[in-house]
Amino acid sequence: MASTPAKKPSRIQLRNRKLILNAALEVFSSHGYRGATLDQIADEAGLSKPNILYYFAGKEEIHVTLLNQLMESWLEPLEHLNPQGDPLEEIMGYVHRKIEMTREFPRESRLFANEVLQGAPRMAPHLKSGLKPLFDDKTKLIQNWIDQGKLAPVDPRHLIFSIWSTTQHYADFDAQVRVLMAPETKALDGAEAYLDTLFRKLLTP
Amino acid sequence: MASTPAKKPSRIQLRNRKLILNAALEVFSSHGYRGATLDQIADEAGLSKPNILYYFAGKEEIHVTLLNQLMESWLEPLEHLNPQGDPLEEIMGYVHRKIEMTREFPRESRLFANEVLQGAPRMAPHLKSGLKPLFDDKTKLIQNWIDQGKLAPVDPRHLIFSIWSTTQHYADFDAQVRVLMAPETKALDGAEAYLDTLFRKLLTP
DNA sequence: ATTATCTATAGATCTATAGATAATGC
DNA sequence: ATTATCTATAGATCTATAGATAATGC
Repeated sequence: MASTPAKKPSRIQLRNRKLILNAALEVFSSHGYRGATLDQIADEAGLSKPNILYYFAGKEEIHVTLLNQLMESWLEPLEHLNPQGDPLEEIMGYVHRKIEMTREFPRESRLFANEVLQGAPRMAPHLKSGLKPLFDDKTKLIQNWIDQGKLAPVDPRHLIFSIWSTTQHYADFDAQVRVLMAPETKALDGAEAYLDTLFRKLLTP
Repeated sequence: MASTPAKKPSRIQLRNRKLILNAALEVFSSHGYRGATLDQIADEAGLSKPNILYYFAGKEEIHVTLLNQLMESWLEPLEHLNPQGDPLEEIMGYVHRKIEMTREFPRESRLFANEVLQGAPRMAPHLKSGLKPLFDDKTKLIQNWIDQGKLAPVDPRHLIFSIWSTTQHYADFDAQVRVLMAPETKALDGAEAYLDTLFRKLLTP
């Protein structure tokens, strides 16, 4: 289907779409898809509810737009694993980038977690088409490094899962982390040192 | 407040409350609190919607009942950390119990994740009163072991977070794990071996 | 007698649209 | 002229209750 020759969006279009997406990220990430309402999004964006629907065809379209944007920035750090680099430092670099993303984009992490937790109803196709090939590619790369004796032997797939889970935990389970750690503590700073040790010990041949 | 001298529940009471709670666990864990409807729960339980409300005062009471039950079984494995035991084996035992719980009770894990992810609105008091003291107790125990040179020096709080996150990941992000691993693969079997190595290497002094 | 279940529906909440009005850009 | 916004409300979905009927336990 040929898409209609879309006019370039006005300045107001750009501004309001951005306002809406930012508000929706806030609301969807903290209440999940069903828990979020257009009223909350409109309120957070400072626009009226019908006005929200002037910019997006519906609640679902807003959500899907967010998920699409998210996927790109989610894949990016993994893509940077460089076959030419030093294996251990490449992976440690990835760990630190993931921590940095948890620090910078906790809402995105929770949006993603909400979606996957509930069976990825709107994201499964993206996972298959976008994430899976990259995952296969990078696990092969890691396996090569292992076969060359440059990393301790581990299952690369579980290695990646454990990097994801340990780093994202601080965003996704923030409510729990806050209860358990003293409030003034910068949980992520301690986590960064801890996780550096954890993965370095695991992978040093 | 003195509770009314509750009559002992009939056999049907017991059976139907169990049916409802089991159905609700299924529905809440896969759609979150707001995403779940009484219709779905009634359907899953094989009872009519008004009948559900004959046994529970409302949707929220069902949810809270589940969370309360959950908290107990969630604390239990951590309580078993035995100060008299061998430190490394005590912690590795805990890791394996957590994996076993992920295998046996993935819905409970997702129910908990949904709740915490959305800010623990109904569970925060329980976390403070139930989990926090236990967490403080066990982190102190682990710190003692470290101080005695029986474990490698790590921050016990982050150690526990990483045990939780890596094990629960396979239940909470199951939709993603399924996309990334070959469908016949028993992800958790591989995970168990991997995580055993991970934490053993980290903690061996 | 008491407990359990059913039908019917009230009332609240939400998404989305209709249709009129205001603001903006050639 | 076109784009953006507003008021009012339709229509769907959900939680919860009222009130009648059926099943069960002394």
